[in-house]
Amino acid sequence: MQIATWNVNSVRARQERVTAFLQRTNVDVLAMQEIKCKPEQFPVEAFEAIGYKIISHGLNQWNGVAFAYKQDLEAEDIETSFDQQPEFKDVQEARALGATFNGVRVWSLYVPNGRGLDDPHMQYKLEFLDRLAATTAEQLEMDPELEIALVGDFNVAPLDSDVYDLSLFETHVSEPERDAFSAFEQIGLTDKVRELVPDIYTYWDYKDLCFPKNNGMRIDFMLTSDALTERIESASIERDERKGELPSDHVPVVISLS
DNA sequence: ATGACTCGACTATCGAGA
Repeated sequence: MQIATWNVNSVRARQERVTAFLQRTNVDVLAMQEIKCKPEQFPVEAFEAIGYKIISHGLNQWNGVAFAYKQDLEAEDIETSFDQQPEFKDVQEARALGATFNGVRVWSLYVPNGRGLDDPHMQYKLEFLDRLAATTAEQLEMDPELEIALVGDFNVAPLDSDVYDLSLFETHVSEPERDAFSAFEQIGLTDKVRELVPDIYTYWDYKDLCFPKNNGMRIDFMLTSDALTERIESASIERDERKGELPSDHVPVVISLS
């Protein structure tokens, strides 16, 4: 089974590229972020036409998360938020979607952008990461053999080498953000993609020729519990998806399971 | 070339992205 994650930056604008990606790679489950639409606006028919079903969670033109999965799979125990997922200004945004495929619990996650070190969104971001780690830890304590994958746009660059010029960044690289990210490793999750595919970015800003200059960031991750990490046979970061017509500013990350 | 932001709200500009 192959699982992928991709911040598509509008699924309606990216419909052709996303369906072409699924046809090319034949991944079984694609977790998407920033779909930027409500469920009734999602181009479901285009995915059904190539043999995929859709679950989506979107409230408006902001954020939004979804799964495309092969039509012969079942999506079980669907959740549109995790336990005690924080709100921003009394709104629980569409930033998390959980579903179980063939016994693998997958969460499609779009972690809030902190915007600035002193911006209220930074506290929101840190709480989001803290609560996600805490609830995942509780689940793994109850059953250490669970196969869990937390995948998506974490909006954190854990290593200095995950940004092209550290001096240009305040957010994404700050100590509180990196501490919040490292909590996932402390509760037993592993970034196996890092080991298999080092030194490749997952995001390049549209501005200032960032992609031709390779001025990128590594902020999209697939974190797996031990039982699932053991099943990862290979991984890829689909850098070529940043090329060509109407690309997202992020590229897909893919794992292949035994 | 991988090339100088893009998206979706709305119709002219703006919030948001990171």
